[in-house]
Amino acid sequence: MNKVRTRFAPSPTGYVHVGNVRTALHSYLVARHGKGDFVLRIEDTDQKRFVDGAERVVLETLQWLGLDWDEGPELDGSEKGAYGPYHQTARKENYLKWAQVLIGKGLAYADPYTPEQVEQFRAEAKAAKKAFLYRDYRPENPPEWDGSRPLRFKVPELKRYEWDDAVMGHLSAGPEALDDFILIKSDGLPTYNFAHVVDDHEMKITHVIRGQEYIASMPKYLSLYDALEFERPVFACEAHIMAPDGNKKLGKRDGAKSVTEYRDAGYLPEAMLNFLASLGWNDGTEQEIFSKEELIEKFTLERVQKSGARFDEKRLVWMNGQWIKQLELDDLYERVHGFWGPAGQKASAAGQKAVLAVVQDRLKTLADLPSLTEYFFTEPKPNWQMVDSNKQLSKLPRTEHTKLLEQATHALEAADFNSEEALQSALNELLAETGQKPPVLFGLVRFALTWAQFSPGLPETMHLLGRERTLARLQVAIDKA
RNA sequence: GGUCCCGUCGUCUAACGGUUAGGACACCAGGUUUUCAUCCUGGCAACAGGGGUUCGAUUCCCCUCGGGAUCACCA
Repeated sequence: MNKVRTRFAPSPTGYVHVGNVRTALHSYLVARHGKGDFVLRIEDTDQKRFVDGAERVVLETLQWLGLDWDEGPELDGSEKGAYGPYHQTARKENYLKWAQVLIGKGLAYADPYTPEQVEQFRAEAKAAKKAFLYRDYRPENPPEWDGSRPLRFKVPELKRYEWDDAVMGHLSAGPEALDDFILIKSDGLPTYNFAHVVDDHEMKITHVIRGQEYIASMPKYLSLYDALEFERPVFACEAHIMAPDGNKKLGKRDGAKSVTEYRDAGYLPEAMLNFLASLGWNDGTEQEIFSKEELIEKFTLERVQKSGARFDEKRLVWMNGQWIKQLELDDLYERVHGFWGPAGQKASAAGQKAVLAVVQDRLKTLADLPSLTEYFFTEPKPNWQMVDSNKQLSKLPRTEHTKLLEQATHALEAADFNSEEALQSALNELLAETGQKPPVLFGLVRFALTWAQFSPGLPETMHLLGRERTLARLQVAIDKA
């Protein structure tokens, strides 16, 4: 049995969106599960669509997610990386070599037509309501290939191809799917169709995992494998992630976000990984939360769903909250760097951690941090409108509000602010003293201290604020009533 | 249009001929002496339709319908 080797082979044409990443994740998991290698290959043969900096984004994305690779583009130019180079543009000679093999076998020929002529053929076929097949126009005496024209593959045999797909199962397609496709473009670079077959073979890739858009091309690849006498790897075509609404493939237009956008929006890589992995996959149990290590142990292509799954952002949010909740405080502290509000970011590490501990359960994304914490670091502006629009509190006159706050001030002056229990009992005594119901009294004090729609519990809040600031805020609230 | 793939709650899914069709997200209701969140309890909700095969079909086969992919000198 050969060592498992999988690859992720993106083209540097833009940002990496979540659908691509799921495929990368699956390739990664198969490699790690089989104690094999995960290879990163940059498919940069399309010069027109090349986007500067896109490759860096790919690397960054994978690094952020923790999908470490064993061989990749950074090895180019060094002696490491036994199967490099890992940029296709640097592998031109390899493709030319195999192209010559095909020419030698009479299975490749120069395309004598201009693009306009081919377009003409296509139009004719369409007019005749027939599927266009280049092989119907195959030239009888093609010129010798000098590299200035496209080199086409000559399908050796028109037959039905059958193959096994690790996700889709047994598949087959008739000869209609076979045609003479271009191996080498007139710019001298190979097409994806040719390049990936050569590369996968030379790089000893054992599992080719990609999106289902490649199913239709499988017969072409298979005939190429046969012509080149390459052994077939394990193939896996998986369904696409669908847009949240509608049934279309998740794409740029549907608001598909790049992975880095999710990072910037405060999602944890663990949550992203967990979510992507469990989209269209489960281990057969009722487990929902999986760490990367668990995924490596449990993931198999056989359990990947055949149908497309929708990208349900609400589930992602939930999962992110789950992951945030189970983080160690120090870990969380490290990760929220950059997410604090203007006042929070200036606070001491100890101050930040104390606040984090209290809001951790409330965080769905790290980006929620400022709205949940700013009032701990800067004095909130009294907004009695909040009190007046409160169902319970609006029943009381303003004089009663201030009277209650004064009583609260009095009761708390003597309290021990180092103990949440002590604060709670002071509050309880106040409750008895004023004869108010908890929603009224506690609600009012909570507003006076935070002027926020939501906040942690009162004792926690007061403990964090300390005696001085608690009393000061009560006083400000009374003054501005 | 040709070729190919898919079809269980609103969403993600479990089930590999016999279950009150299970779980999770979302939603709704209640609980945890204030709010929000967490947490707990309960609720709502699905086998696309029609034929077969079988003692018995969500499960196997066929058809219909529905959805998707692909038909480039893009990957």
